[in-house]
Amino acid sequence: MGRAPCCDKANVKKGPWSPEEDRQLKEYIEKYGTGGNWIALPHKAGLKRCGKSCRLRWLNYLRPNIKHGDFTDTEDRMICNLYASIGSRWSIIASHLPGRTDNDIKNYWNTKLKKKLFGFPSSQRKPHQQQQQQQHLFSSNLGTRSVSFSSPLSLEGMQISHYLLNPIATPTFSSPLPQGSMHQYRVKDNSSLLMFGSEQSCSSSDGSCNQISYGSNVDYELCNVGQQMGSLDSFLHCGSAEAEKLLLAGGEASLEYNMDEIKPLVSPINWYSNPFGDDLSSPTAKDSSCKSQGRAMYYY
DNA sequence: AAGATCAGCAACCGCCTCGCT
DNA sequence: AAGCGAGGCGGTTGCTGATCT
Repeated sequence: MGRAPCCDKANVKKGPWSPEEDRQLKEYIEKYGTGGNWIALPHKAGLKRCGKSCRLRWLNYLRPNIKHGDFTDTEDRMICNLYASIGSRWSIIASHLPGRTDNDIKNYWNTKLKKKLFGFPSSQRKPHQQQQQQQHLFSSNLGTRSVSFSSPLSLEGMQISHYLLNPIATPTFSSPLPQGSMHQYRVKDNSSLLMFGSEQSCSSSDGSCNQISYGSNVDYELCNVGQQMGSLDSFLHCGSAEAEKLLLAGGEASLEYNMDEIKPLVSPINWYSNPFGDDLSSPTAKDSSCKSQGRAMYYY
């Protein structure tokens, strides 16, 4: 037996919103607020819409200070950096871009930014041609033992190419998650950069969790471990400011990595167990009250 | 000029999480 | 502890205007 629908679908209007509906919704919310109950709102506002539809319309279009279109280079960069670090967590990405909605960013990424980054010319019209080109990109990369990647996006470029190089379906897990997603890269000088994406809601009373906050209860850690692959203790935990800097860093780097080494690290099996052998599924003593949540962050 | 194809984007769908009972 | 309902999120769909042939 499936879940009961959130509204009576037969008596609910679907499709594009009319200016009149927009006006009604806007007026109601400005006057009374959402009341913390979107399901009841359309009825109160005299709208024949699903509560979820009202919520979406308000958040993505009607709410004040929404920006549409014309993403700036800075915004492009932020999106790329964040996508590289946390994947398609559009709501978190949107929280870093004032006035932008998750839907807008998602659409922008899917329609423009992805092509811009990976060099698919927008003039390419025929889908089968695009597909062929993309497949060629995958196979040529996968068939090469060592890959050079040069991008003005440096860190994030390295990671994004990583997604491309790993043609494995997105894993999703339901809570409780095995904690921690490891990203390890070998950069040109043979040092290793390790990025440890761990979504944690942490209530350490001493505030000892070295975390960057993304949204209300989602946090990430970025750690650069240099060449030393040791235990978790060897992590050089970045403070929020440094980590943020690292995350949002631009700069230039030509990166080179050995696919044989990287592939196992990015395969779904190894995302869940870390290369240091530490049991990340159980909280460390330090972060004894941390818990994992959310979805995996790898694509392709 | 007209039909075919494509790109962009608004909106929907269904799953997951969380809070309440 | 279990069940339920609402909110939130990411993936996908489908419409529309633009561009191509």
